[in-house]
Amino acid sequence: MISEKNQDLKKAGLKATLPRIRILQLLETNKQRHLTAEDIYKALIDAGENVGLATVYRVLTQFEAAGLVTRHYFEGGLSVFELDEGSHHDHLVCTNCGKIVEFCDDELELRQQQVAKKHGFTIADHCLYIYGICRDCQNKL
Amino acid sequence: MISEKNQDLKKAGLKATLPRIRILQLLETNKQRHLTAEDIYKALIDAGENVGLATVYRVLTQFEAAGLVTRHYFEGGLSVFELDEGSHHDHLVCTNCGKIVEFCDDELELRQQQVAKKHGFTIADHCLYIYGICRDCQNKL
DNA sequence: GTATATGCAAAACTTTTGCATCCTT
DNA sequence: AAGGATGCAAAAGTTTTGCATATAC
Repeated sequence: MISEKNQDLKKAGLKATLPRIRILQLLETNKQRHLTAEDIYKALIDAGENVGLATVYRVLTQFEAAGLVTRHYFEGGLSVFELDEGSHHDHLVCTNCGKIVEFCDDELELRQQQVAKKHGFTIADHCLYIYGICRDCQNKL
Repeated sequence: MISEKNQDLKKAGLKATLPRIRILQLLETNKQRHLTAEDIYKALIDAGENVGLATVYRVLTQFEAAGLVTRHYFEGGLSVFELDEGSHHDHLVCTNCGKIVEFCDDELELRQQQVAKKHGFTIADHCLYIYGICRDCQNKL
């Protein structure tokens, strides 16, 4: 299983070092797909790995540059990292419980292209975060 | 002119103090509508005001709570503040020159409501940032 | 063996907080 | 006069950087 990650990393032009393999594994297997650098660092420490927070940031930055990972800047100035599995999507964020729902809507994508075109922009990227209260929290509150 | 701002501030339940008036003036008159706390602080210092950066943050936070100002978390983890003049809008950001174009598109707004509803969310807020290259930069590059 | 990556500690940034003093009402 | 607001300095939180050591190829 580690040899698979080796391949993934090498394809991305990165040496297959232990911290990189562990971080990649964690991102792939963790239930919560959106993690802060601190989350990842703590999880690795808890798992008995000897890793530095600085390395986590360095690795995540490299992963982002290599397109393996997407970095989001959520409200509150917090960054979360998410494995990029090729399929673009946007996010619904529950401001009460923190739940994140991913979705992708072709109509929204298309309309954004039209808006950008109208203003003379070539879209490189976009992010849409919809903040609200999820069903569960609505019932609880 | 200062007395007008007094009214605005009092309406918002805030005492009309000098730093608040100056910051409000700056947000209203500055060409660039999106400013960081640091930008505002520097502009006030340059204008000869004796103000602390902490006060700028405090005032902006109060303005945000009072609905006078909107805070955005852009890529890079940087916060920018913008006068809230009541009309919701989204942003096109040029990743080359930093230009920001505001727009509002009813179709996008409507579609977001539909998507949120489908997932059981009640929308409190949303932000859509489209990152790309503006017309001017496309011609230059 | 060589170059790159790592861990640790220290630094750089942004934002917040404590506290004595000042200003608005 | 009284309470809230301010400036300064120090603290807190996140992310980056320097450097000697360890690791992958």
